[in-house]
Amino acid sequence: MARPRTPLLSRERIVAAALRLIDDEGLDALSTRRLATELSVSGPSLYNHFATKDDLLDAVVDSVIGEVDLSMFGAAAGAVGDAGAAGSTGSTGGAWPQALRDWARSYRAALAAHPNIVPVLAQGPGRRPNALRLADAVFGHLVESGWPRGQATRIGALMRYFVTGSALASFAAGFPADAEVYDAADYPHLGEAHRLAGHRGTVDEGAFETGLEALLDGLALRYARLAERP
Amino acid sequence: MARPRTPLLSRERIVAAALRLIDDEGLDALSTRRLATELSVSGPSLYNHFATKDDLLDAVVDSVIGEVDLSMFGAAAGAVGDAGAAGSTGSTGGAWPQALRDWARSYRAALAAHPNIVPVLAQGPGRRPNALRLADAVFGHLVESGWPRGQATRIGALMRYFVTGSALASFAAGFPADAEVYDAADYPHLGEAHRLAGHRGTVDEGAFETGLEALLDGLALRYARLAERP
DNA sequence: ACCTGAACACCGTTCAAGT
DNA sequence: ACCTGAACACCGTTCAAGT
Repeated sequence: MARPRTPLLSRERIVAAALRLIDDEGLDALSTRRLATELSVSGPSLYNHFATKDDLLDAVVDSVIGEVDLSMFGAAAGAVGDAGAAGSTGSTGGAWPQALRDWARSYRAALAAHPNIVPVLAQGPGRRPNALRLADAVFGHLVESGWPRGQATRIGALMRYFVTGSALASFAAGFPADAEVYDAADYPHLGEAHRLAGHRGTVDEGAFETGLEALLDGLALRYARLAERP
Repeated sequence: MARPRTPLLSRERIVAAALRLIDDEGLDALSTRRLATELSVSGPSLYNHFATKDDLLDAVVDSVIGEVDLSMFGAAAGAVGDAGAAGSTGSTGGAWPQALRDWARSYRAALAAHPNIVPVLAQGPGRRPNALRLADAVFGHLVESGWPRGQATRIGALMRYFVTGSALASFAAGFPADAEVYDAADYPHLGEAHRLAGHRGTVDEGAFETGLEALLDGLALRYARLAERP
């Protein structure tokens, strides 16, 4: 068979299969030949839909970012000259911590569902539309909440540091469950570390929530100082 | 030539060359054949010193972690039953935020010097001695400063999230310097984003410092609450 | 336009052979 | 013990050929 009447592949089908492969077997398991086999086509077929493997990865990454909820940024993310906010900084100012909290949780959930692709995604938005939309929404909301532009940039960055770091890999699962690893002579305080992996979910969730609330508290202190000396 | 009188390779030489290659050309550029060429030997020679490529990567990662300063954790990291601290939690309690600050800066500096290897390193300590020593020192210091063990674990985790996230990739450099990318219709607040890459160093440094201080402030609030209700 | 097989320059790793 | 070349089963990508 050469060209079929209805195409065997589509960008969507390829992206979905690639993400599944990455999730199940890791980034290294994604080869164009393996992916093609998974899709019951020959290797070079993929090049009718993506110029390179990197282009394909970009599409996979942006599909993951597209899962992040941005609705909490409301008017700030959508049309600019909207009803309530209207230029002034005072009225909606109090809402930013809750918006940031909701967004961070959704952001982390989307990434943590696909940890193997986080290293790619962490390289920045590049030219990927969903990633740029996300950056735009966060920055816009912070500025319209009264944060100076320079501070808003830094907050967008530091939130991304924290969220990507937390989704990149499980902290708890990084400690071998084998108790023999933790020789008391070398690591006097890690006597219980072999239990961490077993509590993977709660440890990582607890660390994320503690860090998120600590960050928001720390930022609220700085926000209050903005009003004091304008 | 088969076996030379003095070995051509050593683990140290291989690790150093591998790290240089990763730094200069990225993780994908590290192939055993390419690395062997760089070291003027044939590909399979490396297998006399490392069982697999993953083993070699482990050694590279641990050499990077070995650069992190842990001296601020002082007695807590070294011998346990030392002079001053002596079991009680009150006296040295106030020192933990400064120790955490100094450590986080050294940790980030060590990782940010080799961003291309951070994804590997973020998988956790595994069985790498320097990574386990680091985890031991942080956890031990927090516990001896009066933090409950569960909280100390979470703080170790969240600090690692933040530091690895900040070292994984430059936030600023992730935004293309090409102004055409930021169509005002799609991204109304990113009109200046094309300048970010040019201020890479200051943006990332500022975001890291802001996030670090916010985290420490937030944690200090929680530490104060520990004393209130014991 | 969209698929195929053949081909090119790569990979990680094993293994027998050399000293 | 430590290096080599040959070999195996893989890669990403190009390209001419098919419909």
